[in-house]
Amino acid sequence: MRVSREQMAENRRRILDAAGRLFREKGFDAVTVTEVMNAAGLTHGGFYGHFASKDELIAQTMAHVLAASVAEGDGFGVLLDAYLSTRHRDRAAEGCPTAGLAADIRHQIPAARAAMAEGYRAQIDRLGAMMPGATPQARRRAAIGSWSAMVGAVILARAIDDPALSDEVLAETRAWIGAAIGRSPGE
Amino acid sequence: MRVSREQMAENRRRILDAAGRLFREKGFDAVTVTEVMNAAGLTHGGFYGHFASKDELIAQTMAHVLAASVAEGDGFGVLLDAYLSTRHRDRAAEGCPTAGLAADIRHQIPAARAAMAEGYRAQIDRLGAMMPGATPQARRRAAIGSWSAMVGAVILARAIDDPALSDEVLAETRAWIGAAIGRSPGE
DNA sequence: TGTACATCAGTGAACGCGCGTTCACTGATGTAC
DNA sequence: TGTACATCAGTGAACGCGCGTTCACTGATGTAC
Repeated sequence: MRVSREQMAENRRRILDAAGRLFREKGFDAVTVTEVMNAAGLTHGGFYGHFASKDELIAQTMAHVLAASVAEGDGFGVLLDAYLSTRHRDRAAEGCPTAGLAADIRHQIPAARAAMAEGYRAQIDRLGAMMPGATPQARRRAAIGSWSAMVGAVILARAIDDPALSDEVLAETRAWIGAAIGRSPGE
Repeated sequence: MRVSREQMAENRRRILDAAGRLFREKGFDAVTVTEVMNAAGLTHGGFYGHFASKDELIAQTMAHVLAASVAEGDGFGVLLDAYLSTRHRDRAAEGCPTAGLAADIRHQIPAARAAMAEGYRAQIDRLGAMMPGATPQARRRAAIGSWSAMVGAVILARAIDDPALSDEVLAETRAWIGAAIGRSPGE
């Protein structure tokens, strides 16, 4: 049953959205093509009309989902609190694709890894613009350092099977980054 | 062909060592039971004499490998340089199990997650003891914050498919942590 | 504008393959005498 | 200490199952007149 061109374009978008959510929640390997297609309201057979392989889906999903996850413009403090929140930790499917997928991307095809590098560059530029600091180099260093800590803290908080300790990872990393940034506006 | 009790104990150790290396290099899902057994110099059929399932292997490997990875006692600066080095980034199989497996542990059985939490606790205690800072709370905060940044930076550096950018992530995070720690010895 | 036909997006059964796991067997180990 | 036998760690063929992928088919869409 053929569908209209607009419907097909929307189906493709729905596949990428569904894949983005599922991959962030479970990782690339644990999600099946059938699962993605069903989540998009389709059946598995139609998949290869949209993508040449699951690897290509992964690469295109990375580009799709990294482009969509633009940091809010409310300033670094607001972003930091939202990022290192229990809500973000507990809702990986809707959360930051870097925190959800960075470790998993290591063994994917070059196109997927390139999308990750591009997303990283954009994120550091955005964070750098929010940072205090006298020179562009100082702002860039603060962006890279605090982004490492933010991503690391969310990954660790999600890995730890003890609610109190997991909460502590988020809260203490948040406080530590805040102090490191706030305390050194001139560096 | 039966083997001696000592040989069996050594075989078990070899299986856990091989699993530790392979899991860190490729992730839990991408490594097969056969691959682990062959790396340990055995055949796949004997696996279930040592472990009830692959899930149990994962849990026991986590405990094994986290117990083995004790931070060196050379002080935090030396540890920081070694951890955020290109060598560590490029040799995941022999590297920090937290950086290699934290993201992957999220969907494993409770015993594996518990081993991760225990390893984290031990690591924070060790790092806290190396930190400057007037109070135990300040040292603990510095340990949690810098550990988040170290783990995050290695994961990001491994994910990024651009050598110069990847090197920069390591170098800038290293400089940023060093400044954050060194600059606030009294906090 | 209406009709006739070619196109092709989506369907669902089927495929080959590799995985975790099982099991009958082997032969060296450990033990009872 | 030496011998006879029971034990059991390891082997490798075989199993089901679920995965990514293929393909003949369907029927609505898009187009030519």
